[in-house]
Amino acid sequence: MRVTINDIAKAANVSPSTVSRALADSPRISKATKRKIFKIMEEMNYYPNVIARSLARKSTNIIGVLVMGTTEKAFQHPFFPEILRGVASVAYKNEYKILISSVTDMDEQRKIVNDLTQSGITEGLLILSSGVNDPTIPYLKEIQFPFVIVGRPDNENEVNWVDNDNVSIGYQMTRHLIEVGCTDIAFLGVDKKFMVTLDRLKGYKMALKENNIPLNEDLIVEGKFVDDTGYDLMKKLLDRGIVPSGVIACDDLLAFGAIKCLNEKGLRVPEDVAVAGFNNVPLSSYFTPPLTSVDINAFSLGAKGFELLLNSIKSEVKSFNRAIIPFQLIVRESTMKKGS
Amino acid sequence: MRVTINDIAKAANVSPSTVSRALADSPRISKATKRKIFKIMEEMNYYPNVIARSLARKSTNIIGVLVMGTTEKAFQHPFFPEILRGVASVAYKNEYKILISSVTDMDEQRKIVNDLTQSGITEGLLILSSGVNDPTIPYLKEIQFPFVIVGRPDNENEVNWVDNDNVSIGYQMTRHLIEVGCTDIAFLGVDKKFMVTLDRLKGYKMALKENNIPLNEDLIVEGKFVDDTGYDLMKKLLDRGIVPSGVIACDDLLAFGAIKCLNEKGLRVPEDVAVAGFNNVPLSSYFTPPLTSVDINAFSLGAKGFELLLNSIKSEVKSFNRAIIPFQLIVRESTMKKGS
DNA sequence: CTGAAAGCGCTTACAG
DNA sequence: CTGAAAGCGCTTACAG
Repeated sequence: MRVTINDIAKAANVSPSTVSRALADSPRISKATKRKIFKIMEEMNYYPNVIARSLARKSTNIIGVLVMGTTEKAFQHPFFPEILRGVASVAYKNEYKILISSVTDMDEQRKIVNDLTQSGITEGLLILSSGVNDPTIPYLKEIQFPFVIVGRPDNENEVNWVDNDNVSIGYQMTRHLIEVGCTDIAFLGVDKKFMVTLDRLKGYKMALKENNIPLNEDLIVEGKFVDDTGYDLMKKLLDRGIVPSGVIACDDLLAFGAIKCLNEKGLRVPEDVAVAGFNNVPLSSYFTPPLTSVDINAFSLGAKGFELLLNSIKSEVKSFNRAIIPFQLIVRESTMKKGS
Repeated sequence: MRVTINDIAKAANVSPSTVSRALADSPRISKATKRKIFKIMEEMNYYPNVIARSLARKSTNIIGVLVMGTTEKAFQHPFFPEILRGVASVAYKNEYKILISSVTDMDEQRKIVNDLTQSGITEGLLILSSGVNDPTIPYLKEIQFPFVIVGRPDNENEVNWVDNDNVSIGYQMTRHLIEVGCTDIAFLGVDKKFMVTLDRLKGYKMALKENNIPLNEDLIVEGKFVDDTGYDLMKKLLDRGIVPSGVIACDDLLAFGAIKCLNEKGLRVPEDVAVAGFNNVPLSSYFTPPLTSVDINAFSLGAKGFELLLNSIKSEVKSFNRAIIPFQLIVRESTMKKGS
């Protein structure tokens, strides 16, 4: 039924070995033979079977992408597809394929990781999640399976990872708000389970210190990182009688909610309160007011992540690599106070 | 190095065939033998190699998901990941894996489709894109490769597909706007390349006709389906001196832009102009004003899409199946005119 | 209930 | 420059 290397061999009057070598463009096969073989392949509409090839070569050219916590809204965040695009782009160039698995709970995660690492289908894993204390990480290290984390993990010197410098991101944004005249700056959406929010908070504190602004813990509001609770977080603050002059939300989606809440209380953005987000979602520039944010270059995060993974797969000498992707502060109306 | 079925066979003093059968839980193997074999597998930490299994069984349990037009913003739309979640959910239950490919241009698409269909890795294809006149479709039909399209294709009776009833969606939304007192209703974002927008427009026209409202072509504005041009489309209309009492945008993201434009011109939503979108993105409920939209149940689109594909792969007798996923009209403030 | 053997479609030392 | 043979790690008729 399906034409195999043996069919081609017969038709070309050569051995299967020779066909295989022609396919691999081995220098040991004469040009003439190659030409003949390729012509026949064309005629007979031959395509190599990658499964058979994988078995023989003991290499599948497939990596797995693991998306954690898909029951939460995280997976719906615009930067996830963007990361995936980056991964796909470099993977394609390197003739790698991408197996994607989304995981809801820890139990499922254990099963899927086990499957992906033991069944021989996948050569390495790209993990999209910077959850603190993920038990998968020590497991992967133990079995020495190549993997890269997108997002800074807690044990940053013992794994491969790629991320932005989120401390710097938090710092820059806070400094920006200080520069436009804010002193009491709220920080919304810290989630202890996500390094990224902790890092951004760290940068926030650094900037305050550097500018001799006393830290007010009341201005820091915990919450889910990516969720529709920006409104609630802001409300919590206002209900306590606190009206900050600036607000930094850990994600644009949170910032949108916060702005809505401020508006309802009759507070104008940016005149009364300057508001900024992070991650620069597509809508941010079209929001009212256009939202100051940080472009994290999600595409590059994915692209670089794949590169690191490929390195880890191919490299003889094991090492732990990291990559820091640059970001851009994007100032828009939502933080443009008069006089600044 | 890696433990194989032969290692287990030796350790258990049986033949590889028996181990294989135990693995498949064949009734032809005694309970006692199975127990012994499983115990040894446990001890030796054995996992079957799915590549070898795939080759022997001639079946990989892998499907491909093809995402078209990833250079456009489409891929970043929140409903794509949601569809993927639906696919993954059912695939997981059926022990299928998902290979994902995103495609930018037609040239790349041809290569990837060719690869996915000929290399033997993938048993069927799920195509995310309802682009009109996609050359891939006739090709897949010709080679009789199982596939399902998410989105109604032009040749709807000759392929498997799953979609909402977009005519009905357009109709219901328009009727809703008419009910709240709108008569001159603009329709933004028709893109002839996407069936979904054409269908929604069709429903719009049906509703007008049914209510004896004359069709005004000037109110229909073409544009990219999913893009940040809602502002521009609305502006185009207003610049022509047209101020509709209602606006339907082909996507929530477009509606956000349209609202912004209206606001800048001093028009209030919904008091002066009622505005509605489609697809119910996460932000819609938190927008100011909360946006009337339609929940298309993207998760179900993906889940059902996989079911159809699995059917197509397994079924002896070939047929063309379709599935229509229900939707929900979600009325929010943006269309709540006074008195309605 | 179990085994020996052939086969899935390739690749690759080994030999010439 | 080319081929015969073994092997990748499974499954599955065939035979008993």
